[in-house]
Amino acid sequence: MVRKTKEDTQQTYDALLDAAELVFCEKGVSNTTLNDVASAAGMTRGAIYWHFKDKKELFHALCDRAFLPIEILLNEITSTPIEDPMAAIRRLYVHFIQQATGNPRQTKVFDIVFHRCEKTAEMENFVEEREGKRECLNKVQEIFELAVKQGVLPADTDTWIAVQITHSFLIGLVHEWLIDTNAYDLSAHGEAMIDVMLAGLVVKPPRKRA
Amino acid sequence: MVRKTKEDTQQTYDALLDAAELVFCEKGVSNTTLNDVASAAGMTRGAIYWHFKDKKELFHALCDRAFLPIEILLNEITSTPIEDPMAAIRRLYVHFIQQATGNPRQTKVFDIVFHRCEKTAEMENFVEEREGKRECLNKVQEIFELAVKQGVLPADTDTWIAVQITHSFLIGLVHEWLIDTNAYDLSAHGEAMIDVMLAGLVVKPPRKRA
DNA sequence: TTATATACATACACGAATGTTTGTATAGTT
DNA sequence: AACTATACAAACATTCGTGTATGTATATAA
Repeated sequence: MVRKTKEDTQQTYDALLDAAELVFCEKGVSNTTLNDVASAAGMTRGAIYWHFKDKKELFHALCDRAFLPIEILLNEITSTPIEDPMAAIRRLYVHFIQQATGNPRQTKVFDIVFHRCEKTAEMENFVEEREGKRECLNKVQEIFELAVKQGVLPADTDTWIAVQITHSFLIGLVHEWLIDTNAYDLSAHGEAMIDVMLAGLVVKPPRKRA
Repeated sequence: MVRKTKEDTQQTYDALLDAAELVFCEKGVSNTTLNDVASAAGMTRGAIYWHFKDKKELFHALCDRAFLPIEILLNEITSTPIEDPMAAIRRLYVHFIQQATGNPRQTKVFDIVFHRCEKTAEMENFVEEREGKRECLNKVQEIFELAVKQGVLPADTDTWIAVQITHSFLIGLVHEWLIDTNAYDLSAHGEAMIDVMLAGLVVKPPRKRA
């Protein structure tokens, strides 16, 4: 029986993305067949080829659906006036950790992006890396610049390096936790771990002109 | 013309690994054919199937050749008596950064492991993850325990979380730097960035019983 | 010196995944 | 009510990579 209403169509579209999330996590992106995805969604490859051009486009849609809410949050934080820069960064990073550990969809997609896919020129995961990430880092840097102006950080603070420190730490946390989610409870210790990082930044900030 | 001496054999063996490093970096592991590797080494697939069982074993040999010196260093550090624990950890991590940024082979292999391969049950990259990594983390934790005994860190320090913090930070640094090695000079700023991390650990160490 | 194991190259057979084409039932449209 | 576009399913052909089997030249051993 063929589905036809708009709602049904959207339903199978979502089902395909959900199925792709699951199977990609289990078998890895390049190791999963489009047939694997289709059958996991209770469909055939015909449904996939109707909604997506190929596996690359399916993967891209998967990332977009997952990363959109995060970019929205960043825009929310950076669009409203910031009184306490370090608190704003802390709030942003804590939220990121909570999403990565608490939201099953985010957990899966981060797992896929970090461990179950290969970043190659053709796969152009760099699309969202290049645009979204760079923009995100720049906004965080502006917050650090604000902290410098408020005197929370010294005037010669290398804010770009500060951004790299915090960002790398955040990525590393989720990256390593996903390898073995039983190694420790990131959801419970995440805030304290971020506080260690931020404390280090205040006590021994990276300086310009090495 | 067929090669035969022991040295020639070892030479083609190394050439195959070198070629695999290059091609894996460029095209991703699962996207590269064994023919790609062979022709990049000036050989045919026959040479690969003689030295290795399949692509998995080739990949495994690749990782072993790259990670062996790192494990050796860790053993050197942990085997000699430690007078200054934090300095020992700093030395270990600084060396890691220098290798990842300065040694082209290490750079390539880290790039492959972080971005150009998929960790799946079949690929069992978890072999070296599970054994070597866990062992490494345990040794670092022992150094942190030593720091607690010396009073550098408070008695209720959660050393396991401390290990996760430093390890995740280190991985995140290299992981993100490899995405765009032109974003900043990790080789130049690495030490200062590690110092920020360690300073945070001393000032605001993670405590047990949250 | 002959024999054998080595170190590959070459050729072949097979399966598997992909992209495409065709079929088809139904929801809208007129 | 007839028609058309939609939303898939099913069947097809083709390519591509793998694993293996075979060939072969040389080093080494006997």
